[in-house]
Amino acid sequence: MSEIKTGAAAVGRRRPARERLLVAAARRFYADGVTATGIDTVIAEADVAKTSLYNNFSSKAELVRAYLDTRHEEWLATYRTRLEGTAGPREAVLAVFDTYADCAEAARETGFRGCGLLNVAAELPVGDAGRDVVRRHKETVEELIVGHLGQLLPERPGEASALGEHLSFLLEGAMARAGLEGDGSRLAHARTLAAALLDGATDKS
Amino acid sequence: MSEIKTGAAAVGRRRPARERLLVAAARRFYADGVTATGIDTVIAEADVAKTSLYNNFSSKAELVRAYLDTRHEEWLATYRTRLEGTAGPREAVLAVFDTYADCAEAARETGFRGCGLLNVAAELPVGDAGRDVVRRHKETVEELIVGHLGQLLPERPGEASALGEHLSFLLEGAMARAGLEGDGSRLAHARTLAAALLDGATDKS
DNA sequence: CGTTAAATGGACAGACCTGTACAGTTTAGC
DNA sequence: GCTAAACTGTACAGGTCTGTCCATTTAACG
Repeated sequence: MSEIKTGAAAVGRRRPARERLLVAAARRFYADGVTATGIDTVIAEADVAKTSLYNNFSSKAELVRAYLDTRHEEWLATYRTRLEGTAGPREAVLAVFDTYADCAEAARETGFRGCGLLNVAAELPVGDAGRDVVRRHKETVEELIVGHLGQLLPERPGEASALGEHLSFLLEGAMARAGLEGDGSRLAHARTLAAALLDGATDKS
Repeated sequence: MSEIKTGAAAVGRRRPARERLLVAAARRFYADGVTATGIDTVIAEADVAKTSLYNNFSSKAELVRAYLDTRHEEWLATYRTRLEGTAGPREAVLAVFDTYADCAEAARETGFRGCGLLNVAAELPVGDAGRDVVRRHKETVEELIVGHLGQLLPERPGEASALGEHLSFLLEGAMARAGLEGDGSRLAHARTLAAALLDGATDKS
């Protein structure tokens, strides 16, 4: 009878509580903020018993932590998809910008409100472990850009890291502004500015 | 015993409740976030009766709104001070970057955590009036930059607005990263990058 | 069928939240 | 000194918060 299980799972079987909780938490945490979202709201949206939450996560803080980790992994997955279609380091850098635009587009229907990771960090006090998760995420983004620039400017590593920081600031700032305005047009502008910077850097060589 | 009171008044008389509340709210809201900070915490830090809070503000939301307005005004005051010492539009643009660095420095002792306005916006749901206050604040910052660039590149208004957006992204992104890292070095980098962009733009003419 | 793991629903404790009420005290200006 | 305005301290109402507990039901699988 394992085929029933597999079949049901394939068609529309109820997903395990942990998964449902993470999906519900993602929606509520992103839309309303972590602190303003109560456990009861999350379990109601997940349609799950409170006991099931505390069987999967030892506390709300751990659920928040899982939310942060999940969003980081999702970002990486989106980025890898974007990267697949690229040819060369210049396009690979722009794929990072496109990944941000994808995030904005994904959040558009429910209400785009900027970077979910950064928004959580804004709620956490100095010293909270969650802030380090977000800091490392942003460092990863910058490192990915710098890595591609290393290929684009092989004989100028110093310029690659400086330009990488520049581009990551550009990207992060555009995301913040886009989040305030509720749409992704600022991110499109940033992509254009980034492309011009890339062309300028390669022209010089 | 009125001389004790008066003496204290002459030396450092107790400031009115509203003022004390705004100072206390600024500290707690910035350090711990708006939602995580209760009214009781604010009045305890302000050393003020709860009645005094509700005599000055009709609700916590109005206190938050006053906090946002105050921070915007403070930013403008810091900016004007920075602007005084400048000679020419190039330095005026960099004064905006210096203003951000001043904000980071001011928050350093208690724990720098990025832009106080943006952090509040990150807690507010889409449609909240507070988000518009922050959005307009950031637009003001960009417009100030664009205004200086209009003087720097008088015959190229289109370039001025594009470069202004670029610089404001750079600034905002650096602030976000600096907040995550807890110090202002990213802002110093952004200032350097901005100066290079300004030089590049004027060289072309 | 029987075992085991997962999930349920709801009650509960104890703390904290916002906002109100009220009676009394302090302060400033005339 | 008197009046009006500002402020105090505290108690309270009515919610909501996180986290625990427990008795029960459901589902998977040998």
